[in-house]
Amino acid sequence: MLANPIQKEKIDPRVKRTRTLIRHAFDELLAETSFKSITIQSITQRAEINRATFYAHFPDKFVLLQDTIQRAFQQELEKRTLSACHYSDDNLLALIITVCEFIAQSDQHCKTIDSEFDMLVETQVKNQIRVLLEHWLSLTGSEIAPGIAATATAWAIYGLAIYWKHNRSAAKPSAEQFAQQVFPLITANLKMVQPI
Amino acid sequence: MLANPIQKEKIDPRVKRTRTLIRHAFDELLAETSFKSITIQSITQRAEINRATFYAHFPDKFVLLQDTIQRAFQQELEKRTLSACHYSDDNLLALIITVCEFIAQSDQHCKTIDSEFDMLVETQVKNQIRVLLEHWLSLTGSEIAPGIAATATAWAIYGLAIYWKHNRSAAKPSAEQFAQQVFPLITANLKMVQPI
DNA sequence: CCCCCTTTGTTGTTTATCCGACAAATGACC
DNA sequence: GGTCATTTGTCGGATAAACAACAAAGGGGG
Repeated sequence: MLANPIQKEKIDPRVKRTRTLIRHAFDELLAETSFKSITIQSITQRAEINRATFYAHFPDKFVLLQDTIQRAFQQELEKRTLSACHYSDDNLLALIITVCEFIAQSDQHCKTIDSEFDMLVETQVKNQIRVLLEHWLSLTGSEIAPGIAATATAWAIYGLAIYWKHNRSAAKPSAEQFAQQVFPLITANLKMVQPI
Repeated sequence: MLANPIQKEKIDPRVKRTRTLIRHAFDELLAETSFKSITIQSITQRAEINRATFYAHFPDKFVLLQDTIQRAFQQELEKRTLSACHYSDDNLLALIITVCEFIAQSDQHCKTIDSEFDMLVETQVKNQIRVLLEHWLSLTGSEIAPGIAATATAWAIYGLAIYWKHNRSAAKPSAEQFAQQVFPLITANLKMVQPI
């Protein structure tokens, strides 16, 4: 079930195929209808796989959504080579921009008016931000627990990104502009554990 | 092996998937390299299936090519609704045009300088033309064996199409013009069994 | 409320695909 | 010609996926 965090071993082509089919069908459906109205049946039907096979890979559609978000956000991070780098002001700025644009793009791609869906996305993305920040902080060897700072910062970044998405119709700052504007606020969270 | 001529029964999604993967990989390779240099290994590798699985569907790459040609030509016929209709002058004219354009297009699509390949295409297409003509003739209830006339006509049509492909650089007649030009010759073959 | 229909997980069995291995055939190069 | 590497068919055992069936849980509409 759900390959290891680091999938180094060769994977059976059959499971690779099946998972790709499931994910592709799910992506299509997300663009067409709301998450709430997507059924396991509709996914497996679209993917042209047996319904029982779905359960061999995902326990339910919620985990599938988590997995989808996870991969999509990870891809955005890797596109900007943020997933495996150290901390720097530029990288933090890029991270903020990434979150803003990811939220904007997923909002535009998905046909969903569904608070449950939004909640799942939020939880998943915040968690990934936290993990990344924790990784950055752990490399600095700070004496204060990185978990605290990473959590606070992750929440702050996501909250600001949401704020930007809702209010951009008024002032219309670009993601870059907004990120630079809020940058001091964010670094404040990290300064506690990140001496100059 | 190779579904029945009329595949009415439900087909296992797995075999449908596998065959699609094989055909798609083969199409790609045909566009990239010569038929001669395509190996079973390269096909299964591209298709991301096991090599042994290939043999569960096709005995060798020659049969796969036959199948590919068969389907491609059949699709061209259906595009012009010729595959399941009766004989008429218009339909015969359309058939000639179809053959010309099919040869031209396959020549342009495939990176092959291979007489063996050309021979297989020729055999397969001529045979399909013959079958279609035989079907048309059988519907007329003529007393003369349709096999003779259909065979002769099929060879004539294919030969003329090849002639057109080689010589079109000189006079440059369109397939339609050429078809109308040779139409009397072709009907001459059929007139024996097709009283006015 | 009950009824009807759909969806959901789950199970046992069958089937297609994977995988490694093998000998034989082929082809390139010396 | 001989050697070496690659490809080819083919096999037996392992595993993923298909399939049919089931009880249980929603989810409207009368």
